[in-house]
Amino acid sequence: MIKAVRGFKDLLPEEARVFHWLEARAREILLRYGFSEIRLPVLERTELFARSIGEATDIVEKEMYTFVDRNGESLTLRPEATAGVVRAFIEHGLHTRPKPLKLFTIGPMFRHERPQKGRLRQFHQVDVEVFGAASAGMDAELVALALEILEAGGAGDLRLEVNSLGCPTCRKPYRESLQAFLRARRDRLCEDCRRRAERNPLRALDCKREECQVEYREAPELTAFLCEGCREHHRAFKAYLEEVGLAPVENPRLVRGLDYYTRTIFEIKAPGLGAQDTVAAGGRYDGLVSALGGPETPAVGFAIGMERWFLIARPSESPGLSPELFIAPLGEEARRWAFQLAFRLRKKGLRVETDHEGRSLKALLRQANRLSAQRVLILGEEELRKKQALLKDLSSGRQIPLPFRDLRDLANRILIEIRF
RNA sequence: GUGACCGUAGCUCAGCUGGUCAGAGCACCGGGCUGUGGCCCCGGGGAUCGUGGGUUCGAAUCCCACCGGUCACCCCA
Repeated sequence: MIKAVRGFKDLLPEEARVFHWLEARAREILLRYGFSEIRLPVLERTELFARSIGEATDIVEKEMYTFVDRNGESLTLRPEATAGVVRAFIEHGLHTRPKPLKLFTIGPMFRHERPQKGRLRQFHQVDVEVFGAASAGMDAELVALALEILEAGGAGDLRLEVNSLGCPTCRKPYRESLQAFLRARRDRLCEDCRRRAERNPLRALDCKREECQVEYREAPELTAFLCEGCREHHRAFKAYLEEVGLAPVENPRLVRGLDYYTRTIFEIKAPGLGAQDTVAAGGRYDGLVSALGGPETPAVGFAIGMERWFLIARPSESPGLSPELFIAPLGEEARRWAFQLAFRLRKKGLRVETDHEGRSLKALLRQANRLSAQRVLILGEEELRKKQALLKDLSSGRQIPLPFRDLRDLANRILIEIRF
C-alpha cells in the first residue's frame, strides 16, 4: 500500500472542517485589524532562506527540503513564511504603498524534522506581517491580535512571554561578552552548548539541561547591554500591553531560531501541548528588508501554528449541512426523474441528495436517515403512474401525497412545500 | 539525527507460556419487513496478523533487521 510520506498528514473531513473554521476565525479578525491577504508560492530559491533565516541556523543547516531543479538551480520548499513575504514586498515595490502595510498569508510550510506531537514535516501557519511601522505600539498591537485570534478559536490558558534581542549595535558587545563567559566555563557545559558557544552563543541560554542552566545563572543578560533606543522600545512595548490588561512574562532566556529578529520577540505558549508548546511566535525584524536588497524598512510579524492551534481549539458548532430533501427513486424511469429534479432543485438553492444505484426503498430511507435529511420524496413507478409522489417528513414520520402534472410542476410543488 | 514504547479487518481491541489463532464490537452492505428510516434479530463482504529474514516438524505468537506510528531529546509554529 502506498502511504502518505512521513510527517505529511491527511486531513479527513471532520478535521478539515475544524481547520476551515479556524482559518475563518483568523481571517475575520485579521480583516477587522486592517490586514490584506496575499498568496505566495510554496517554492523559493534556496538562497532566499539562507540569507534571511541565517546560514548557521538549524532550519537552514538540516531541516530544509532542498533540491536542484531541472535547470540546475537550487530550490527549497519554504520552511517559514516571512522570507517569501519580504521577497514579494521587495519584488513588487510594495514599499510605495501607504504605510504601514499589513499583510497576512495562510498556507503550508515544510521542515524535515522528526515528527511528534504538534510537529509535522508539512505544517500550516497563519503568518502576519507589518511593514513600515517602527514603534513599539505596533509590536503590542500584533501581540493583542495573535491572542485574539487564538482565543476566537476557543484556546484559553495562554502564556505570553516576551524579550528584547536588541539591535545590531547593542547585540554585538553582548554577544562577545556572552561568548567569553561561555568559553570560560567550557568544560562544564554540555556538548551542544560548547558548539553553540562558537556558532550561536545566544542559543545556549535556551538549553534544556539543568547542569547548563545552573552555570547560566551568572551569565550576562542582554537587558544590561541594551542601548538607549532598544531599552525604551522594550519598555514602551510592555507598557502598551499592560494598559490593555495583557500580562507579559519577561523571559530573558527567550531566543529565536531565526537570525533576522531585532528588538521585540514574543512567544505564546499553551500548557497541554506537550513539548511543542509554542502556538504562536514572532517579533521585529527591522534589518531584514534591506538585507535582502529592499529599502530600509522596519517590520514586525508573527506566525500561528495551525496544527498546534487545532490541538487546543474548542470549535463551536459548525456541523455539515444536512440535505433538505432526499429523493428516493424506484425504477429506471423514476431515477431519470430524480436526476432531473435534483438538478432543478439544486439550482434553486435547495440542498438535495438522491440515488443512482437502484437501491431498495429500505436502503434509500436508511441512507436518507443517516444523512439526516429533513424530508424524503418517494417516487416509484406507482407514483409516476398516478402522478402523485409522496413527501415524507423524517422527524415526524408523516407523509403527504404530492400530486403533480409534470416534472417541472413537481419541482415547483416540492419547492413550495419545503420553502413555505 | 538520538532514545523509549508500540504495529492483528476502515476504527477500537482480543488472541501472543509456539500446535482449529485468524476472532469480537463498531462501521459498511443485505435480509427479516415482495415499496417505508431510526430500535431489534439474522446474514455477508472485508486481514498477505507492518515488511523481510531467521529459529522450529509447525510462528500473529520467539529472535534479528528494516519500515511506520506515538512520545521525548533536539529544534520550533
